[in-house]
Amino acid sequence: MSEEKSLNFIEEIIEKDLKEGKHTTIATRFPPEPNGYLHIGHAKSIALNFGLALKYGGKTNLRFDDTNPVTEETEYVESIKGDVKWLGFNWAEELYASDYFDQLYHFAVKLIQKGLAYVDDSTSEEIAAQKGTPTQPGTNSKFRNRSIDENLQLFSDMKAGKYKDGEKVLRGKIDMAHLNMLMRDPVLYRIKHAHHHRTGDAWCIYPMYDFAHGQSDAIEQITHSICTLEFVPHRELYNWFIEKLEIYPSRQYEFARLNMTYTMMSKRKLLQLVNDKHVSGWDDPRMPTLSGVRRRGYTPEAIRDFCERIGVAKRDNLIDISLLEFCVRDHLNKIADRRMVVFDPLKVIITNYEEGKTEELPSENNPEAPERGVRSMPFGRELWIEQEDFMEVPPKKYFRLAPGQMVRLKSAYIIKCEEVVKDATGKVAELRCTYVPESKSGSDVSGIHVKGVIHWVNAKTALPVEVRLYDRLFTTEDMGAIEDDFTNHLNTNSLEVKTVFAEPSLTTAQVGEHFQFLRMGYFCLDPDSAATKLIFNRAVTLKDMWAKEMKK
RNA sequence: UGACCUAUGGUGUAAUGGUAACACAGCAGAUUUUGAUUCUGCUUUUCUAGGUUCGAAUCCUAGUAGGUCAACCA
Repeated sequence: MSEEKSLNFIEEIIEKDLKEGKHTTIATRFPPEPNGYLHIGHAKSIALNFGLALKYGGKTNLRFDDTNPVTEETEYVESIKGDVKWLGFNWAEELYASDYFDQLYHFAVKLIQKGLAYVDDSTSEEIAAQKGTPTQPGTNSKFRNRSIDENLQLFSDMKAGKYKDGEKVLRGKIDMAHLNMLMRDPVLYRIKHAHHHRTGDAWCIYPMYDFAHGQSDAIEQITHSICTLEFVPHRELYNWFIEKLEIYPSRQYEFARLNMTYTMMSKRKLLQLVNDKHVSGWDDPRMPTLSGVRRRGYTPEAIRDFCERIGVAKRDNLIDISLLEFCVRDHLNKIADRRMVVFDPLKVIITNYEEGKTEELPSENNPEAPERGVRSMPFGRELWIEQEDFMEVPPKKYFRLAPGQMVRLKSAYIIKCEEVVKDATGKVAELRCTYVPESKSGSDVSGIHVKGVIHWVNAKTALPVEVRLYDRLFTTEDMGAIEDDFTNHLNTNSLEVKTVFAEPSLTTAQVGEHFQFLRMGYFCLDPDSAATKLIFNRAVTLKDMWAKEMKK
């Protein structure tokens, strides 16, 4: 018997609908506007919509909400499709709201014929003034009582291009005193003489979101139209169109969108980061975009796991980014091969190791996945170790190298620090050590037990590579709560670039391949790499209890 | 001074009128040829006040707090 996982509120609704026979199968949709790149917040929506269809045997459409030609571009369409696929989901149909422009136009005509829509010559300022405020009712437009025939003619003229941008709009005729401001004669169509990425110059009037979204859902017979909380007040309008147009009754349900600590999800602001060159592009590894986290080395499995763990509910949330990092580590720990890379090198000479001699020592690729086998590491008389792994005056419980102390070189030998060589300034320049020949990994008969194990690379064969170490992009935990310009909160130290020394097996690394650099973190080969210069992005550090201990 | 949505440990999410639980974070310990992983234990929770009920995190009322709504954006 497997433990039954509790349902989120949308799953409860669906199971009820299925049980009561309201639906025999479900249809959902993921409806991005192609005006920016997808981010981790969209991943929550994608995982929800596609996950539901998968769980209940339904289907999910990918539908681009492309009703505003001014901001939308094909580049975004392509990136969105790539990101959804990368996350591991397959859509039933690739659709566009612009596919429905003809039907939408006829829906509008139907509304006019029913006396439920009118053409308004008011300016946008006048319309805004007519809206009233949340606490004060609006006022009727003086064009509100035009005849059906006149409205039909005017709307047709709008479509025919007889008017300039902004000269006229089509408005729903509902109730200017309605408590829900969206019901105060909403704009349905506006004039935009703009080139559309799909329909070209065929149209000069474009439907507003409210007049396109629900109707698109109805056309596709979407059973459960899932969106975020800010659309709650739109539901009333959504249902009004369904009722008046007598179309398929899709139902809208709203959940709380994802907010994450030290992260900003606004597409507009992310675009600004790109345009103002605060980051290298939409796929900068510091960006919360899916292309960014992919390049950084996060995996789709980790992101799906994250989406599963954060749950789905209706209350505002601020997820600790450490949960995402936990998911990334958890997956990478299982799949990433281990490699040794020294970041801040300190020379070690093994005085009793024969000069000119080298050995090839096997080292396991992944202790979590023995089937990954081993790779070979060259070992010689001169090595690099991490500066951090030596202290001349060690504190209590320091397991690493210190004068007279021993450590294990991972997959190699136990060494003992015999002498500390300093440069003219008194800085430690080199360690002279001896090794214990009988302590070789796999055939250790030395009987010596050491607590510390450190990574190393053979100096002669060390491969210089670049690593890019990322920190959070913002220094403020709750970026949703700030009042000033968000760029004031940018972390000026979010990127550190270093040249480091890697074991030679990394030469064959492939772009996008994940590694754990022992004790240093998880890394991923960046597409900027060339055969002569490998670049690794740090996806996330390893948990480091010792560093935490030292901070106390 | 309107309407709507929401309120459970530090952060999330469960408990569907019947013993408040799980994960992350934090703390302590065990194991470890990564101070990683793994394992064990611990700290911390129902916004307030009334009401209904044998029994309320759950239902009702009021209050309080947070969020949303006044784009020819989505």
